Amino acid sequence: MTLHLHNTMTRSVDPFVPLAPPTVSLYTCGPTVYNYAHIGNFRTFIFEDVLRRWLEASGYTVYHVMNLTDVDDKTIKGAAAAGVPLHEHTARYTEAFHTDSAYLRLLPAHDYPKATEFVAPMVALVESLLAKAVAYIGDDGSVYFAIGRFPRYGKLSRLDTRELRGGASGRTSDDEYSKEDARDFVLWKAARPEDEAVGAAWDTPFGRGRPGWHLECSAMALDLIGRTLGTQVLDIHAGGVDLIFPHHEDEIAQSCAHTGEEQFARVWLHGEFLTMGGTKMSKRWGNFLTAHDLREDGVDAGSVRTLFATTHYRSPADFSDSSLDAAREGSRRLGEFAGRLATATSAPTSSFDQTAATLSADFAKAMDDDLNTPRALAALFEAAREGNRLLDEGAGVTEGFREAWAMATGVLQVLPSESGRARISHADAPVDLADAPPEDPASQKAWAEGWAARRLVAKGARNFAEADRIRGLLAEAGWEVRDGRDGTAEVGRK
RNA sequence: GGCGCCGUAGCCAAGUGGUAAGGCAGAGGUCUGCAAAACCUCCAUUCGCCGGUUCGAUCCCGGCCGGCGCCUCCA
Repeated sequence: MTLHLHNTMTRSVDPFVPLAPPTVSLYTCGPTVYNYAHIGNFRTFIFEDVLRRWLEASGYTVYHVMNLTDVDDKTIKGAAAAGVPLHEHTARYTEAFHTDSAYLRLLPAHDYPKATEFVAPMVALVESLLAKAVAYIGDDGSVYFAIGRFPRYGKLSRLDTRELRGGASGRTSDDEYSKEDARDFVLWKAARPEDEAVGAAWDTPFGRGRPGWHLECSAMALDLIGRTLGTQVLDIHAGGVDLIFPHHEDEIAQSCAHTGEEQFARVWLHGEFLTMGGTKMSKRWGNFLTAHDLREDGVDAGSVRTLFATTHYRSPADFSDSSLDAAREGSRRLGEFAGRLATATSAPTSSFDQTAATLSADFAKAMDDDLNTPRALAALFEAAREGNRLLDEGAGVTEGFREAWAMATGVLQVLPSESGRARISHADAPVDLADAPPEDPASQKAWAEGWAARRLVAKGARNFAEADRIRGLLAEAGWEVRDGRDGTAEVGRK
């Protein structure tokens, strides 16, 4: 089986065939940097990261672009409220986004184009559309795209089978008199005093103003793949389901009207929402949590990635403390096995080879089937269970198994971060040790290891009361000891 | 109103026209001084409800009930 992906354009799971293998161009709609991105945003970014890692594991060379929207209504409003220039406001959240991305183990994109740094290609795109007469300058000085002159408009979102909401709606309100058709969308917005105040206005042949949101992605994507790959069609364009209409629909109209190509992207992928309390996570309703919050709460990225891998990307998922707890426990178990694997002796073992083959095959089959991460994760759990069983029997691990395990865990990134567990023996026991843990976090580890060693001494003397007292002491401070079979023990954070 | 998605064990969640993956929680067991970890066993005759098609439906069709999303520059 080869990779199959669900294409929103065809509404079916089709074989994935890039334009020029092994190269794959991947464009993902990034954040608007006006605030911290919430974990709903990151659910989409993580799904895209898994896609990218699986493409690379499958032998493709991926050119990944993620745009950063740093000029729009929200960023301008935010800058004005903070009383700083636009770029100063967006720089802060751009940095935060990169920090959060690294925390959640997102592979960095090859390019992070910022809208404000691609004004020239945007202006060129608008001029091209004006020259082709699919765009026009409205009475208000803004430039609009005339969807009536682009017959294919609405194909992605199946507009032809839909009907606009009757009665008074935002799309037909009377303040849009400057458009030829109520459904035309803006390409370039004429400058307003609010825009000028924060430095969000540029001079162009068709008037001073700023880019519309949809224009940004088309111009940046076309400019970058044109210069980097010499193409005008993306292999994959991905984003959240809410971008299907109007954002991606508009991108197609602008891009194809300009390039003359049949399609703007060969495959359109859309990730479902993360809900909280059953409804869509959004800043508007206040039911959201940022990646920044999770990190401050000490939530491990492996738990978050396990949680997201549990649900298919095209199904809505609900975020809750209990679902995160369950994911953390699963991630811990996988990590426990990974730890055993790291110290296990190597030896050719047919049963391990067989387990490796099963893992590789099941994992690939699941991932090739439109990134079925729940099934891929199940394959990982089954391999861990079987692997633990074989290690309990004293089997040696094969290189093939280590490779299969590294590949699968590498794609999903579900393992816990460094556990910090240390192996100690009774010989490490210090003479003097305070009952209470030190205030200084840096010396707490030494304290815990010291007590764990002293517990081994007590245990060796069959002084179980003292051994249990020490275990209680450590437990109270948040440490756990586990006895090994050879008279040593491990200590680590619970 | 239009378009679309979903309803599977206590919880989360895959899946197939032929009789239900995996995870968490729970119960029993092996190991251990006791634990922990790990492993073994058990845990949905049943997939919102009602009809229909079929030899056979959780999976196909119709209806109903319930939840959600888009149609507002929201991932």
